[in-house]
Amino acid sequence: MTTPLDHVFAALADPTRREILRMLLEDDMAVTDVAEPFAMSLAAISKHLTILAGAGLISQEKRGRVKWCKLEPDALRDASVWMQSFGQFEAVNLDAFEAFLERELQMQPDAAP
Amino acid sequence: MTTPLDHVFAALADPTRREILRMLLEDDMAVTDVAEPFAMSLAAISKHLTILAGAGLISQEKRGRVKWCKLEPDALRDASVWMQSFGQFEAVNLDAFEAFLERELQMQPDAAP
DNA sequence: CCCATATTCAACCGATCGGTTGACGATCCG
DNA sequence: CGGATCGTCAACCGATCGGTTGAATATGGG
Repeated sequence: MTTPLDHVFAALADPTRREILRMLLEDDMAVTDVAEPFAMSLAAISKHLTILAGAGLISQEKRGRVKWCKLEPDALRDASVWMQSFGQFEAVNLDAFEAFLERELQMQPDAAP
Repeated sequence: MTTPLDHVFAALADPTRREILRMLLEDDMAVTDVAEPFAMSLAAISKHLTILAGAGLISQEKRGRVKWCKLEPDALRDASVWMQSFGQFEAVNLDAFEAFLERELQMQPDAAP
C-alpha cells in the first residue's frame, strides 16, 4: 500500500526539491526560472516539479506557454501533524511546542481571507 | 551534498518504517519483536532498523544477545521544525495547531520518568 | 558442551531514482 | 510564415532501494 504520506516524505527527501520549495516560498515561479540556479538540465527540474506536484506540495498552472509553480503548504501540514504525534508524550516536545507558538505569534502579518 | 534532513525524510518515506516508529512509541522493543507483526523477513526489518538508526530516529543498544530499539524523537523534531517554516505564514496552520493541542490534552496517560 | 535464540552479513533480484541527451509539441512574436 | 522560447517525452544510464535466501556470528541456558 502507498499512502499520500509516502509521496510527501519521499518528495522531501531530496535536497534539490527542498530547495525548490524554499524558492517557491518567496513567490510563484515559471519552470525555467526554477531551473535557473541549479546545475542540472531543465528536464531534470521538470521531473522534480512533477514529483513535488504528485505529492501535492506544489500546484502547476499553465498560462500561455509558461507553467507557473505555486507552493501548496497543506500537504506539508499533513506530514507535520503526523510527525507531531511522536513528540507529544516527550518532555522534549515542549521545546518544539514553544518554538511553534513563538513562530505562530511572531509572524502573523495579516490573517488573510 | 547529503544533509541529515535527507536521511530523516527518506527514512520516513517508507510505511513499514513509519509503522515501526509508531510501535516504538509504545515501548522499547527487541528486533525480533519489532519484526513479528510484519509479513517480511527478519533481515528486512533489521535493514529498516539500520536505516532508522542512521537517520537518528531510533537508537539501538545491545544487551546480551538482544538489541533494544528506542525511539529518538529529536531527529523528528528537526524535520518538524523545517516543515513548520513553510506553514508559518499561512492562516491554515491554525488547524494543525488545534489538532496538536487536542492530542496534547487527550493523550496524557501518565508523565513517565 | 551443545543447542537454541537473536541478529547480522553477503549475494542476489527486480524496481525505482536521479540524472543525461535529443527529439518533439506548443505558444509567442516579428 | 518562421524562428525562438517553454516545457515535456522517451530512451538510456548507473546507483540505490526494498526485499529474498542462506550462511555466519554472538550469546544464553540446560
